Amino acid sequence: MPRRPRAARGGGGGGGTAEEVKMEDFVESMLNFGGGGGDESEDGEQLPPPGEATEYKSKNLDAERRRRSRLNNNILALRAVVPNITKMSKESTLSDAIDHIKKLQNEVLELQTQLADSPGEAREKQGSASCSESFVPADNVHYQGQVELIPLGSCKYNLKIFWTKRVGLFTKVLEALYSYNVQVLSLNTITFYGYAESFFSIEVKGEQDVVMVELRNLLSGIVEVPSI
Amino acid sequence: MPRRPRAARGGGGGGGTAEEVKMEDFVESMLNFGGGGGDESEDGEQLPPPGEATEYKSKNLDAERRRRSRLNNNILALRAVVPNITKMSKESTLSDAIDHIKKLQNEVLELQTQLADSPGEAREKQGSASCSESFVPADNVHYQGQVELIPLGSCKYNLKIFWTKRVGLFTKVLEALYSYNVQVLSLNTITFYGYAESFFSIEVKGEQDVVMVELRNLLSGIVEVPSI
DNA sequence: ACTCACACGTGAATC
DNA sequence: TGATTCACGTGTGAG
Repeated sequence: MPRRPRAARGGGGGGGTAEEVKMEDFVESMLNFGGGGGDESEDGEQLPPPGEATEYKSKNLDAERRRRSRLNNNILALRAVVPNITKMSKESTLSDAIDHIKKLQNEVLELQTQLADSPGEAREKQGSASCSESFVPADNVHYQGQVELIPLGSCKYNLKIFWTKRVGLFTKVLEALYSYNVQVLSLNTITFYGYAESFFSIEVKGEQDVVMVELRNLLSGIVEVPSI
Repeated sequence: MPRRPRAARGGGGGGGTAEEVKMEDFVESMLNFGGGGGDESEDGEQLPPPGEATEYKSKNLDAERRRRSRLNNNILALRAVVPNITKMSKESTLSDAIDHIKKLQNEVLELQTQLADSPGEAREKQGSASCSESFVPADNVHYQGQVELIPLGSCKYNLKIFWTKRVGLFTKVLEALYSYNVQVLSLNTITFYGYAESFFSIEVKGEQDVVMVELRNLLSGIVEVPSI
């Protein structure tokens, strides 16, 4: 939850939406500047009407706002990729990110040494992405059974999903499940090469079979290979 | 390089330094200017005369300074652990850190998959099978897709077997595979409750599809539920 | 000149 | 209560 109930500024990532008129008006009203329609009020010179002064203006107000928004957005994104966040704070986010990076680097090192000690074929320990890319499925491969829904009795099912690994895919599957009020009792995922197999044990309360078929089709659409 | 030639405060957060008193006085002298920014105006004395207002209010001035220092220090540390920094900027530092974390995670995943393909060991992992016998399948449950054979191209297949756990079953499956000259490249088995799902990555040299169908039927006969 | 990035002090909100 | 975090607007250098 955002600590400040502030008007959500444009930081929506890629979109170049530049609309912050409301905030501008608010600031203007605070500076006894009751401009009704316009919000431009951006000139390089003071225009003090005779009488009271106190014309505060800044050249780079918008730029600074954008900068803050970008930086904040990056911190948010950083918090997204770090698994264990101790506190919802900028400082903790950075600390956790540092720890996570160190841990990942250690893990990579350890896996590399383990892989080097493996008494197998030496050609596969390239340590690069090349070996897995040589294993992409052929064009004519027919994927039967990418998504399977096996009833186990009462309202419980086994849901098996076989997919090619892509970023963000797993999140989409989870969102689809939650949108159907599916409770995940247990989950196992195994991966090898570029593929992954997930094995859910789910429970749905009071749903008919037709709804489950619908869910199955939705999942199939999510995990299907995008147009070879 | 520090952009600001400021007097080095106790940035590390820990120890209290005596310089804070001077800084307080300095801040007092700056008070009626609103904006912080300029600090090179070294006038020296402050000493507000009693007639003037100059209510020097600084509730959490040094606390905020410490917070900024800590946060900045964290960004610096983050920049230290990320190898390739594109620009010396906070925003770029965060972006590069995010990219680096993603890259490291992908690398870990890939190394793990490579490590999982170590030949020789094919051991069965047993989960906590004792949790619930209350989860036995009902009588009328129809098991579709107990055994699946998914071609991956050339002579490689994915073999998925879903079964109810029984003693000796896994050995029978392995024997069947070996009798068909099937090489097991990788194997994962996950278990939960009374069920198990095995996921073979196999390679068969020079076999036609009809033989594979035969093998599939054999496996289905092995793992099928034995006639209640 | 002008843009960008930064640090600063402060009010407000949350714990 | 106060301690802590955050967003804000502004001043100021570097490129």
